Amino acid sequence: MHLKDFAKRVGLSPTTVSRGLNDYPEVSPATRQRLREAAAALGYRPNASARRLATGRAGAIGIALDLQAEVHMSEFMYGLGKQLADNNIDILVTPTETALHELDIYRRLASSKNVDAIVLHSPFPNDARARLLAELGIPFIVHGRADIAAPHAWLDIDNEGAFRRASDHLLDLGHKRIAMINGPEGRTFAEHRNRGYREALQARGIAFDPGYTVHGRFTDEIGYVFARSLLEQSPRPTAFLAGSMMSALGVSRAVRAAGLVLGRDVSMIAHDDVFPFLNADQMQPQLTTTRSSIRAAGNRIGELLLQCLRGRPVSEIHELWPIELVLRESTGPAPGA
Amino acid sequence: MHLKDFAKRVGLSPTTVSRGLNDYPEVSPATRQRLREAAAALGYRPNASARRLATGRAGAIGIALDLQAEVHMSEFMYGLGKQLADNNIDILVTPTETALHELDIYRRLASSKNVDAIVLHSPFPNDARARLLAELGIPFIVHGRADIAAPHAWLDIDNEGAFRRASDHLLDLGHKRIAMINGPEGRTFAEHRNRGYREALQARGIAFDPGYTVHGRFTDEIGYVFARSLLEQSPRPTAFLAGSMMSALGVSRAVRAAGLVLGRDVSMIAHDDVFPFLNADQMQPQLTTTRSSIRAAGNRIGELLLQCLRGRPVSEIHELWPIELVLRESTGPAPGA
DNA sequence: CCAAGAATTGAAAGCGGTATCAAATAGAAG
DNA sequence: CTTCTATTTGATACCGCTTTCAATTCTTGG
Repeated sequence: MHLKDFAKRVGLSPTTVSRGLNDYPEVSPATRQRLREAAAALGYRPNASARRLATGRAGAIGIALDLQAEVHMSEFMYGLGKQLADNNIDILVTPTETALHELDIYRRLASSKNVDAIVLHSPFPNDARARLLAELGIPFIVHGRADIAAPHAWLDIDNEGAFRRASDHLLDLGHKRIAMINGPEGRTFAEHRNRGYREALQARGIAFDPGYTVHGRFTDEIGYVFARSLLEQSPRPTAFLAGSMMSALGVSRAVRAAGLVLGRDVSMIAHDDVFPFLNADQMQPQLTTTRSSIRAAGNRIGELLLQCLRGRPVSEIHELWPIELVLRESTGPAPGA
Repeated sequence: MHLKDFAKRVGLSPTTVSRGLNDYPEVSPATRQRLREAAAALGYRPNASARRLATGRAGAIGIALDLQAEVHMSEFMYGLGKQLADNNIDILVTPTETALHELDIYRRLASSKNVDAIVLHSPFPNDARARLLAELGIPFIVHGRADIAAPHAWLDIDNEGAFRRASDHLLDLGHKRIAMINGPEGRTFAEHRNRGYREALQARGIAFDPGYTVHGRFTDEIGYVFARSLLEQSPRPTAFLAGSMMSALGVSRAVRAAGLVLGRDVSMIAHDDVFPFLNADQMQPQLTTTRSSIRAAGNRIGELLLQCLRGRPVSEIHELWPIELVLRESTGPAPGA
């Protein structure tokens, strides 16, 4: 069923039908209504490719699926998609292998006009991908902060504030040896977390110990291995900051393996992106967390993207979300404090 | 830079350029080579929408992002995407809310010719979505088994065999009270797992106890809650089958909370989809698992999809993958056996 | 009842490629 | 050196929609 056939069926010209279904003002409400119903009844839907070609809009946004960020990705995308789907914007996902490869992908997406905009994830400071996108002139929004000169839209959570606050809380409880399991080295968000953590220490006159920080992907393994080795030291750390629920699992396990009790001998605050499959308040003990729903962020980015496509200047699209600290059972006074 | 401009630049007609870049046999290798280089140098890439319209191929496949399956999704998609990306096929992701909504999405994708094929996930027996897709005449491949009459492509892992084998192993070790944390009720794979489990019990003359099975999403919580309550019973189960690494985490926690030791007092076999962020051999104790990489499945489905699009009859695209049982430390002889 | 303006409708020209068919060139055979 | 057949190349008609601009119908005031 094509526009022509459909138009014939309803006894109108293709022009009017197109206008009617696309909410043009010059078609009367009655006709529009009739078209709506006829389209639904006959199952007519405009061919996406033809429409794209005619309008010059791809009706899709692109997102690179980075292996590094995978667990977070599906949650994020779910939020993103709900917004966009209502506006008939598709999400085009492309897996990336290397940073270089990712640049190529963006070039392809941009020059073949495959997508109208791009969502960029987990940027680095002065991010090369963001610089490329700005140069290519394709609209994009960064989830995180790319820290480039060119004006661009972004939404980030206050990682620095969250980790400062978490550190402060541990310091308030008397902890002095606080270890930190951060995300992959170099990413802006990881740097921000470092900053919050280190400044909090510094503010209390506690020297920063490089051996107390580890960087890496958000796996259970990294938490376990790192915590295990630190807990064998003497004196051992009395508290951990875990960058994700995954690494928090590893830390919990290491604490147990060392014959210690979480929340009593060792405290921990984890960052919780709010995955439905792993709840901090269902753990044993319940985990104190810095919490920020990554799905909510995706959802909001979907909205901002739409605004962006409707012409809102990117220079005014910036959001920095505060992160809440949720106190539960995994934090307590430092032993002997 | 459009085809016309580019053709002018290289001194050839648009026709020849199109043919050259699309590997038509009638253009000489020399010309083709020259075109390749010129395109790369000038950054010419055909407009995707125009090409789609002209060829009638969308150059994309669709996949519904189901919240139920989310963790597995990104892993799966990563595998899928690598295959498709090399062939310039995009992946279009749409989040779904309800089963009904999903049907609508497929209707839209099909009638607007947005995608050339669809990947369907976690089907039910006699799956309504699969029936719809068959009726719509859009190519699709099922990850799992939809169990419908219409011919269609599918790839599944041998869930029944895996759970039979896992059960057998536990039975061999003398376990008689084996509990099972299955996936969401009604999905074919969950039914297959039930079948493997129950038939193994039956073969040894052990009565199936409905109270020993729970269905639900793959969360940590379900494993914990279910195992916790069972372990309070007397006699308690001596072994667990966990449908995912998430529920396995919950079971481990419950076992510990009950003051028992995994691998000695209680055995467990978990199904491992091989997530990079959670390794069975990094757990404490190392987990015995039925293992099958979901990313590998995605990868293969990408290949099959390509074959399908190239015209291979779907009726001959069926793959049932065996699952390996990896023995580690979480299984041992039944206490007192 | 007619003219003028407002509200609807339609014809036709793109959008940027691909594919069909005809034309031009090259190579082989006589 | 022709003539005939392969090879390459090009002109042009779509693909199915949107959108401009012109034509038509409907109101409304004089």
